Amino acid sequence: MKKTVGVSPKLNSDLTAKARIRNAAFALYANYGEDATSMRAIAEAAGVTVGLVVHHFRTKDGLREAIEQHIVDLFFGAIEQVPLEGTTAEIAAARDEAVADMLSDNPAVVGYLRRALLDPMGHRGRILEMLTDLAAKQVATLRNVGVASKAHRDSSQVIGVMIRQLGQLFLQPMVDSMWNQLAGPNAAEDDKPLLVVKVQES
Amino acid sequence: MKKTVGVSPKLNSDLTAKARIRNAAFALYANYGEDATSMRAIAEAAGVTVGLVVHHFRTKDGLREAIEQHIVDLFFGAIEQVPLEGTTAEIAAARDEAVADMLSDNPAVVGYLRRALLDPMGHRGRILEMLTDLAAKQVATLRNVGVASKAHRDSSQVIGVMIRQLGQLFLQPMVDSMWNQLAGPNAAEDDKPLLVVKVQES
DNA sequence: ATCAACACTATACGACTGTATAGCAAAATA
DNA sequence: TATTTTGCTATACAGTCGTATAGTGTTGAT
Repeated sequence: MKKTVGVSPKLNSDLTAKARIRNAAFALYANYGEDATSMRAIAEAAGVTVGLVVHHFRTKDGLREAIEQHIVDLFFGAIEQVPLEGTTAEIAAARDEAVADMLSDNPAVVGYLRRALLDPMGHRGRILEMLTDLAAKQVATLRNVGVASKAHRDSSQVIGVMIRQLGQLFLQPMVDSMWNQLAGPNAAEDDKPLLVVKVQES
Repeated sequence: MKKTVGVSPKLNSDLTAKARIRNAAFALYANYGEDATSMRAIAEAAGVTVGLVVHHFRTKDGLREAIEQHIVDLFFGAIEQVPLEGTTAEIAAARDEAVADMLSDNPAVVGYLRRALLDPMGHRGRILEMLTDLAAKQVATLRNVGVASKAHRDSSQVIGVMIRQLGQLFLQPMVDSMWNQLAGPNAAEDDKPLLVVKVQES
């Protein structure tokens, strides 16, 4: 049984081969992890040969860099498009929502990040550093227009943004899995306990 | 540069070769992941040859089963040793503490579970199922002696126990990493924001 | 029309993977 | 003491890995 994973062929058929390869790799990495994904599997999923993957991205490291840059672009694009209007709290909320929308539009982002971030970090990709930088800039611009809430230190605020946006998504599959095992697969979905992840000023 | 990872040679030198192999694999899996760990690397870390690894565990799957059974034993041992005395709440608290102690004595457990549980779950090992069963029994025995708190449904309580005990450990490295990047490596350690993970009745 | 750049395929290479097999020495069993 | 079992090493095999190289056809500029 050969399964197509993640990307709709229809949506991808008019992309350049390079983008198709990146998307295929992205989806496979998110689902099975980079180690478990061979260049040949990526090539097949993208409908090309191994040689072309190498031609466009040189090495597997290069492929990962392209993917992680793509992820950063997605975050940036989501944040960028919300106008700087209203109170700081409103802007922050709108940004959180824009990111949440982007994440639900691109489930591979969540899958990839879940895998990448739980590594003893930095060993491989630099995606967390990049996203932390982005979140820091995000807080900085909020401080420029109007006055950012001084209730928290800057770095705490940055961490708060990231954890709020990602933490729940990482742990939710664990809760879902346990819920299925304990309550059975056809239990009332809305009885499922809600997961809360937050950071607290120490 | 060849580094020894996780296990103290002194503590392991008087173990059987089989246990040494399991421990070596356990530490390597926790640090680098199963995919990135070859049987030959395990053998070298345990001071034996590949053949012996196969002799004792047959396949790599067998090795993982042994490791996961070992993890379950560690959890069970921790819970088992707290006496059934005091109020239900006191017992529950004592159990949480015993588990916390076990986890800090065996950091590989946290590393291994972090990797195993955040995968699209069940694809490989059955460790989460086993631990959920254990937690369910844990709640059941509490219900037998005295009366368990009826404030929550059973399954919510089980999930609560697991998430409290593990959730924070999984996300903390992410917080630490961001904290280092933002505040610098030599910032006051106790300014670091505290991560809170909990489940809420819906 | 010519030539260079580009997108792409095909094949091959050495390294490494998990596992199978054969054999040796020590320990246990008889 | 003789024999089986056990713990262990050594070597080998077939497959897969990431990557290199050579070559084909197509596009675009001069």
